[in-house]
Amino acid sequence: MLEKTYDAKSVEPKIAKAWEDADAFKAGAGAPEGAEPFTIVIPPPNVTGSLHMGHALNNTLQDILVRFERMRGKNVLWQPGMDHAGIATQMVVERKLMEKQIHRRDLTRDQFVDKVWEWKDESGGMIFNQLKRLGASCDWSRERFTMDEGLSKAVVEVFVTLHKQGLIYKDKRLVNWDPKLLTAISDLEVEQHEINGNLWHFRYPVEGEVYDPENPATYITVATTRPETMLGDTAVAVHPEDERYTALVGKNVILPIVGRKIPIVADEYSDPEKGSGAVKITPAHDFNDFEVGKRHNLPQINILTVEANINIVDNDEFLEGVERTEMRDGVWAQLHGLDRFAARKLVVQIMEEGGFLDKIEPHKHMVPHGDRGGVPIEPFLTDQWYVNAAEMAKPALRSVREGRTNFVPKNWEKTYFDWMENIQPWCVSRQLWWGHQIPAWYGPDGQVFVERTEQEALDAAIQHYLALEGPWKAWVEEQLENFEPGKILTRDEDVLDTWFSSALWPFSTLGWPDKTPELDTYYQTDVLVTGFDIIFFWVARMMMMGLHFMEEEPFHTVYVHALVRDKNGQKMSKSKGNVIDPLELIDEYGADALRFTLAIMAAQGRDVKLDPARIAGYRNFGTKLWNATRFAEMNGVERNDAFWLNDAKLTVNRWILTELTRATREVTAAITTYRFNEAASAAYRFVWNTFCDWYLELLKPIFMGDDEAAKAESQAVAAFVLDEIYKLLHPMMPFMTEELWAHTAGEGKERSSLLCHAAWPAPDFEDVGAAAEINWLVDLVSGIRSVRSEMNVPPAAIAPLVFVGANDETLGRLTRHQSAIARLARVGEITHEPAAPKGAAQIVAGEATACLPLGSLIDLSAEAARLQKELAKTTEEIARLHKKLSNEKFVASAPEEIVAAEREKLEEYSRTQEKLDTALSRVRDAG
RNA sequence: GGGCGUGUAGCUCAGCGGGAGAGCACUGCAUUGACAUUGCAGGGGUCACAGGUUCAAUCCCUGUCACGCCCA
Repeated sequence: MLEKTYDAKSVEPKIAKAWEDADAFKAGAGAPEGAEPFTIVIPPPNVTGSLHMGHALNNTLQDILVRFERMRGKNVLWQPGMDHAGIATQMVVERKLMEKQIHRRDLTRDQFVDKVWEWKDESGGMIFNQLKRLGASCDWSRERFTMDEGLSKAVVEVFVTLHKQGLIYKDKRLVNWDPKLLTAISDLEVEQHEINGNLWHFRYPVEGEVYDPENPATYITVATTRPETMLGDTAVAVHPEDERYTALVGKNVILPIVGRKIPIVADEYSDPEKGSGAVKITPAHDFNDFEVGKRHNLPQINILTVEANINIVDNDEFLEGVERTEMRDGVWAQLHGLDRFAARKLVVQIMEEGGFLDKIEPHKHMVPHGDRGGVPIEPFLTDQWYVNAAEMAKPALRSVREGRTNFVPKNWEKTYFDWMENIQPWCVSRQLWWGHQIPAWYGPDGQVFVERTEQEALDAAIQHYLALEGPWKAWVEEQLENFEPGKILTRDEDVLDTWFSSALWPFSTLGWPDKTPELDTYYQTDVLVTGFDIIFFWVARMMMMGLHFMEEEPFHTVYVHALVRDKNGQKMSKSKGNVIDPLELIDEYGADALRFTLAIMAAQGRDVKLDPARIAGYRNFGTKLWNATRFAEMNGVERNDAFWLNDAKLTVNRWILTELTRATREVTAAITTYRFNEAASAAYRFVWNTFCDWYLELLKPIFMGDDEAAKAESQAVAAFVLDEIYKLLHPMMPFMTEELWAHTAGEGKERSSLLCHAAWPAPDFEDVGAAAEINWLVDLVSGIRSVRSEMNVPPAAIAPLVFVGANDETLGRLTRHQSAIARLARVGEITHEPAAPKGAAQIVAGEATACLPLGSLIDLSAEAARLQKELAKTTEEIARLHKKLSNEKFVASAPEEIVAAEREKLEEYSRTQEKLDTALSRVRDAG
């Protein structure tokens, strides 16, 4: 016998172990030979990550799909793994080392990387155990990590190939530089934060004029949010049509503090409305200025170190063309070495002292910050490796345009198109130690050799230098005489962006570049399930890489789900303190309740606002099913394979089988179209509102009666329906259903397979007549209950039920369901009379009227009022329908079925109106 | 400024051409055998606003207002 409540805490580990012992989720487990494959690759969580609500939602949805397809007999692979999260992981390990007062630079690179691996083995990947607690049915034996040997091999192969194809190249451009982490980061890792800053207005004296703050003709005022960058200014720009400045264009100004002579140029970038209308141009420290600089051929003067400290004293770029004076040297020495914010203060102070500060305006503006380091990023001029993303985006765009890959919901395609059409070169190098080191080696003259291995690079280098008449030929020859590794070539120190390896995930995890059976079977994968926030980071890049190297899209469908927010719609964040830990929810309500909640709330295109009260509600749903099983068990419900469903005789059984067919179709259709909320709702409604509320209640009189044949049939049908319910719910509530499946195997019997491998239901039983009959019964009982409740009839009071005007069909139904009606509506004897008894409450049920002679219990005026209200409603409906049907245009233009249906409704209401009329006059007569 | 989306019951949301639904919350009643993590019954909505298309609009179109997210 089952306990009264389901104990998730004890059942979940037990079931998890049963799955594990059976290798239930191994690729292809449970599938027949030659089954159609179904593949999902997990969006690899960070090795540093732990489970948050976003993961919980993401993986619940994937697991629903995967379990569903596995039950449908497909050859399923859900490929798990993690990415190495370059910056995040390096930061974690650096922080750990700092606790022991060790700085990364105190170690060699190899030593540090060893430390990272140590950390990974100890603390990395805890998210997998958390995913297992959620019930994720990944093939855990195939777990992959982006830094694995195999995946690293794929990375090298891709890098070298793309380089040879000219799609990867080295370039000197402005990058987003993180001065804290000392690495380039991608545009996508930059967050814009609104800052309350200032707009400083500086006066730059015009060359050849005697600077006089009182005379505007002697200077030009520029406004800037970053005063310290003025040290690297190489021009002042004004709008070509700005008449205030037309006369000045072509002249020079003398940059205060520095003394550099810089031109005033006309460029449309300058906005006459903003600030003074003149803008200082610092090509080496601002993305827009960089473009202006290119248009006007301006020098790029980098005045910062990699840490974003001022670097001017020994900086040749800075010093070029500048006359040194003792005073300037003194000021420069003060500024040199200051960090950018200290320098900002000092620059402003010096400008003010020199009379060059016009004014300071408070100014709100957006400042880019690194999402990992958290400090303002610095546009910085460096050499980096780039992927020609614009070129690789072309086929990726076509795939979506031509429908070979589809976004669900479709509107995300627009986001994808917008980004892909405006895609910038992808900077893939990072100045880190943890990651895939770029397979590029440099010769003594800086010549680069990109090859799969150092040996191949060396071979290429030797060939290169020996074929080339020049100074290095002899040097190389000499080196070869007494060869020492590393003497001729030095390897590029940088590593690749983590997303570079993640982009290969759909095929690298299957063994590529080797031709493996897995790759053959499981690529193209089926659907990628992800949040919209990584469409750029990941989806787009997987598309590019997959198409380029596999010549086939990595997946035919991208299902984009929403963000999980708190119940007030706030984004969950540590600083707001509104983070809900999914593991705590699992502890409290069980994994099934959490999963079911996420599924039923995952409507397309809508954020999930999670209120724990909802989870409690769906935990109750589980309890309901649990107790339905318990009830069945107490009444001898047991699977009977000898019983043929089509032989079911009782209407109630034929009805529930029909409803089961309908519900199954609904759930199946919903999952196959990614409408998870509809799948969950349909299952919920069927289990609770149909099976528990009505079917089991209707069986009670049968189980307590003495018709053994009816009992046996009902036991068999109930057992069958329960089995099908377990299957329908399994993708959403895997633990409880698996437990119930095992428990209900039958006395001393065992199921032939785990539920997770049981065949998904494909019923075809349908009996329209039975459905109509039970619907009539449900309406009748509900009607009687309503009246009783409205009339304040005590629940214990049992009245006889008198039918008036019933036809043969109704009489037959009454006979068949007498005991059920008696029980559910709490009535006594059921009779059929030619006339209604006096002083009865009356319920119009189709052609008949059901009367409850309640004697003194009935308040005749209340009953009259109740009937009057109902009559008014009916009359209103009739008026509406009548008006509609007498509209010629409606009859002429509306589809025939609609017109017919409206006519039908009108007749129905008219009949009801008649009955109510009669009932009302009876009550009045009685009074 | 550009793009996407959302305004439906007290709350959270389904529905998206043929006179409005769920869960939770609320109110009343019910406790001897499946389940109080329950049952029965009930109240509650000019479907943001204004135009338009249509025989018919919560649903389609246009505009307004409000809110959210993404990109400048």
